Amino acid sequence: MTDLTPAVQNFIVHWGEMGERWGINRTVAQIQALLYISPQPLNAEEISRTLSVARSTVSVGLHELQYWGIINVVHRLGDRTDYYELIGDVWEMFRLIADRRIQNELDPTVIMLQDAVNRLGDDSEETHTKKKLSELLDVLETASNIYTEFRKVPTKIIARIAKTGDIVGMILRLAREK
Amino acid sequence: MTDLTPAVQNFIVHWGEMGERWGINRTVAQIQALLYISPQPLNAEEISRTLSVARSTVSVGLHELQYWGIINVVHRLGDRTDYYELIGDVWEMFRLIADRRIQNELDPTVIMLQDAVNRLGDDSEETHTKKKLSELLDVLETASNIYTEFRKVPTKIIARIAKTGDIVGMILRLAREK
DNA sequence: GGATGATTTCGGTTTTTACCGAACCAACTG
DNA sequence: CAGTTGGTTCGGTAAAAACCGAAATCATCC
Repeated sequence: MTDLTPAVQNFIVHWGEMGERWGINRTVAQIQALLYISPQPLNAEEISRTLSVARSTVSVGLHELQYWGIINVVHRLGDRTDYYELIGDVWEMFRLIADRRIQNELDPTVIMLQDAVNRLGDDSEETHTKKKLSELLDVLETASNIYTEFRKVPTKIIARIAKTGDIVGMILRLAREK
Repeated sequence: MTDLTPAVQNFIVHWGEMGERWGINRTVAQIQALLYISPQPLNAEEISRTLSVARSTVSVGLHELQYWGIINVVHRLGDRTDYYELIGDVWEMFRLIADRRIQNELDPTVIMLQDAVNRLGDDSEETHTKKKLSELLDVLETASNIYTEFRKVPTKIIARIAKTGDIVGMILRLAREK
């Protein structure tokens, strides 16, 4: 860590802390930050030394990042160690992370709610429960749909609109049309 | 917990587990779920008994929910016990949670990045760092803007569009216009 | 078919987080 | 004003998560 500039150190530490708050392992987030800021791909050994964490920890951390699909393994001629680099498009990176989180932490809830709503009868005892769970299900499904729709739009276009476009106006206009 | 129907028990347990994955204390998430599903407001004692957690734990959990702004305290005539209920609009609830998370877990990062980019010079040593941090900052600021814009649109309209509207088409149309 | 070097697995330890319950505080009651 | 009830704070403990390092596995090279 000491062979990094103060700005980079600060960035990595901060990113790790923020990752933690989002339920992401601090070390994993730090590895991600390091790979992001690094001008060239790094191998596990270099990461281990730079962040002062055990190589085994780096190993599992890299697997986590690979699971998210946000790192590539690259090789050098005549060198069989694995070098890792973060995928180039930052927007795409966040989308891949979001994909996984939705898949792991939203979809199961939707399924559970669908299941519950299907099972529940209409007797007075359960009718309130059914109503509330249906409402929640509806919100989550709708949110999921919005994400899926957005997912289809190329990141470049989203970024461009966000900078120049009047999103509120657009939405209200659309709402009136329908 | 045993005086709840199996469907409700299942819902609360599941919600607690999912909350955990999003970095939310399991018990806090369970309290939230219980208040959501309950037909009437509950007091700390009732929550404590129902979920089999200590009253002190319920106390801090309720403060957490209050911090998010998603519960109301209500009183009954001639009863100084505090009763708690979740705010009525589910969309609004998620928005309030999102607001807090952005404020606590995104804004500080944006500030840190702005700060870093401002400090960094243009010497060859730091130019790469500056470029990468700028890029990240740009993405986060843009994402933040998108959220802020959406935040202005009433939830009812968003929900309606999501169900009936062709969001992708709309966005692409807008992209062409600009 | 070893030997070498890279990577992964796993048991034990450390660190962090969550939780309990007793003590404390505040407001009301008789 | 002593007793009761509701609510909070906080120190100690229990549970969970992260981490290390040694041993095992894997892959490649000679």
